[in-house]
Amino acid sequence: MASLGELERAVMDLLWAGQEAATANRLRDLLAQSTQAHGGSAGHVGKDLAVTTVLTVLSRLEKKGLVERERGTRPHRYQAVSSREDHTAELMHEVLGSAPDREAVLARFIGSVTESEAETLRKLLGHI
Amino acid sequence: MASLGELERAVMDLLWAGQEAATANRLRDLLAQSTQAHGGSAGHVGKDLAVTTVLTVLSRLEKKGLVERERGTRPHRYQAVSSREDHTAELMHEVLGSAPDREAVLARFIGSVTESEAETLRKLLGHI
DNA sequence: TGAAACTTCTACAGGGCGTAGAACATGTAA
DNA sequence: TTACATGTTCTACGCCCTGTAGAAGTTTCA
Repeated sequence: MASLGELERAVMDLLWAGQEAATANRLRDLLAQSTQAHGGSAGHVGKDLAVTTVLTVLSRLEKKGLVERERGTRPHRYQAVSSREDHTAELMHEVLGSAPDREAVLARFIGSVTESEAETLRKLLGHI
Repeated sequence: MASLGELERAVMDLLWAGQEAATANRLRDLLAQSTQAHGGSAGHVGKDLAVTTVLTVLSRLEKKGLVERERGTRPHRYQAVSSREDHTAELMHEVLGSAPDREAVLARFIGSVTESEAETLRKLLGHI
C-alpha cells in the first residue's frame, strides 16, 4: 500500500534530500526550482504550483503514513517519517512477501544484481 | 510501471498457478470457484463475473506486458509472459533502482530478512 | 446459411492524483 | 480591538486506472 503519484514522489524526494523539516512554502519554492537550474534545456522544468496544491499533497502523504508534521509551529513543518532507504527496503520486503515462494524469488533477484552489490551483500550476510 | 488491481492480480495468480495456457472462460470459472471450496465460511467468495469482464482484464494485462495470448486458436489461450518469481524479482529490482543509494537500501533490506532466507542468499552469492 | 461461441467496442461508476479556489483561523500592526 | 497578512482546511473538478459488462461485430460448425 504505497504507490505514489508523480508530484507526491517529487515531494518525498525533497523531504528525503533535505535533513531539516520543511514548510509547504519552502517545498513549493524547491519544486519550482527543481530540477533544472544548471543550464540544461531538457528535463522537466519545475512548475509553479499553488501552495494549496503542495499542502494537499502533504496531507495525503501524511494520511499514507509517509510524512509527519509539527502542528505546534505556525507554519507547520513537514518531514519524512522514515528515510528513503528504510522506506525502499520496506517496499522491497512487501514485494517479496507477495510471492508464495520467497526463496525462489530471491534466487532470481540475486541473479541480476551487480557485482559490487553482490559484494556488499556478502559482507552484510557475514555479520548475521 | 506494474501495479495491479485486485481482479488483475487474481487473474495473474491463476495464470501463474496453472502451468497451461487458459481460455477466458476457464479463468472465469476458476475465479467463480476461488478461493473457497474447502468448506471455509470466511474469505472472499468467488464472484460470478461476465466473460467480457475477464476478457477486458486480460487485454489490459496484455497491454501491460504481463500476459500474452495465442491468437491462432479460436478460443484464445492466455498465459503469463514470465513466471511469478521472475516478475516479483524484477519488481524488487525496480524498487531498488528507484533509490540513489542502492547499497544502503540493500543493507536495510538484509537487516530484516529471515535466517533461512539469509542462508539461501549466502549460498546463492557463493556461486556468483 | 443461421445459430452458437467468441472477441472487440463502448461505456459507466468509483477511487486516486494533480491542481487550486473558497472559506476559515490566527497572529500582529495600527 | 480591529483589519490585514499569512497560513490551513474544505471543497471541487478533471483525468486516468480499474471493475464491470452490454452491444456489436466476427468466426466456426452443423
